[in-house]
Amino acid sequence: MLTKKKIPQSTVWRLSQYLNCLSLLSSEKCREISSHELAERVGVKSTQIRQDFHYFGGFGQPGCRYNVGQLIGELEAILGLDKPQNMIIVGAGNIGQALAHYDKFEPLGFRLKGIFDVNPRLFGLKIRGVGVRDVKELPRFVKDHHIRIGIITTPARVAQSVADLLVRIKIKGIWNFSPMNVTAPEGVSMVNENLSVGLMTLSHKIKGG
Amino acid sequence: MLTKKKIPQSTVWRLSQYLNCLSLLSSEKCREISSHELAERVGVKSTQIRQDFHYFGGFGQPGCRYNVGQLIGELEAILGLDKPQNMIIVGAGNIGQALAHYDKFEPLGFRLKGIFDVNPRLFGLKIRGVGVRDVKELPRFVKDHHIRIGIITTPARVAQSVADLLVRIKIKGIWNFSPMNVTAPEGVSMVNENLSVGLMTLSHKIKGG
DNA sequence: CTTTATATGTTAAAAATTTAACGATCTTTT
DNA sequence: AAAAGATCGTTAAATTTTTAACATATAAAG
Repeated sequence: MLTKKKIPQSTVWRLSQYLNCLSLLSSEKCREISSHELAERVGVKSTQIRQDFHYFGGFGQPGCRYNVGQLIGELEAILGLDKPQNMIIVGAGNIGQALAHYDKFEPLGFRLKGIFDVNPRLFGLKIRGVGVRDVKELPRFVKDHHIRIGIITTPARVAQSVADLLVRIKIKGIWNFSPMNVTAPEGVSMVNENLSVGLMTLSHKIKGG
Repeated sequence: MLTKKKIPQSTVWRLSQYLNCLSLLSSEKCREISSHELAERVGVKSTQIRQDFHYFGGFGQPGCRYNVGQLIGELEAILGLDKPQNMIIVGAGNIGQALAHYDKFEPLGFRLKGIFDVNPRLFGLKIRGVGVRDVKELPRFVKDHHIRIGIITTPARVAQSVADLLVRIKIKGIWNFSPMNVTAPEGVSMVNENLSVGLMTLSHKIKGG
């Protein structure tokens, strides 16, 4: 049952796609789904799905289609969505504010607890009930509110130093939206989300065909 | 010299990382760089870089390090950034407005020409000189202004129909930020940028290590 | 009750991607 | 001028990931 077989990054990525699709199906009162149907909806091959699930021992039994509710539960557990996680946003600029407004994270168990900036003009601004605070208060706030995830939406030049600060105060994961590739030491998870990359990828695709 | 060897998606993704890094180096007056130095900065192996470049015949010669300026030019050409491309944003909500404010696309040659929404209250709002218009004007606007790229930042339920509209009016590429996976027919390039996926990936990483 | 159709788990093959090894070329040093 | 060191391009090996094949189990039909 040990799942320490090293899961491909692409599999993790697809699992969240499956979960996305399954949540939608569930809201439409769909109770069961086959690997073929799910594959078609997500745009992958059915064998890919069964193989992805196989990394975790599989979630069904031969002959029977998957139970949608169970599948959602399993995927949520794998992705760490079964328990709520507290987040903060560092940088209350446009991207930071947009992410604070975004209401699709909350249903997944991600709770935004605070927003931080250096600009005093923004202090006190509230977004969906969450206030913007002085970044000086950040270390204390993280400790007091059991913050696990930090979202960096600052200018590139300070992104790494913000990350270093977050690491020092024992944050568990960093989601970086600044255009600078940020690194974190072993033990702190890191996802760099350079927005320009998506646009460049699209541009290349347009050229190619 | 034909480069139709099928370039891995991961290679394209890395190329934009390289370009990002090289642009920074160039602004620091760095003229030459070895595959080892670049690899270290981007966080990949040097053989990976040489192999990536090899898909296009290579951009240097044995014994000499790469010329930063030339490399930037080559990568820009591959990624289709050598000629400006006009874009529109459909959906003037939080994500749409944040992307409109974002100033890192312009230097790459992506020019935002218009923002569209269905909410009359937003009509006339200007972001960095670009106005919000009625979505009814969209087809005409796209034709008149040679728009090649459409960015979808609408609610999920209308995302596919917006994409269908964009396809009908002969847009070349679609960058979708709605949480719904959108599809486009052969001939129209598509990049789905589901924001939740990044967060779920991070959550899984935190669990794992 | 048996047969047929459907559907998953599992194993193996195939394909794709990454990494390593090595030869060729240029620069620098002696 | 020759030798040593560094560096890229290219080819081959290793690894990873995807796809296919098949055995097994359930449900439905005859």
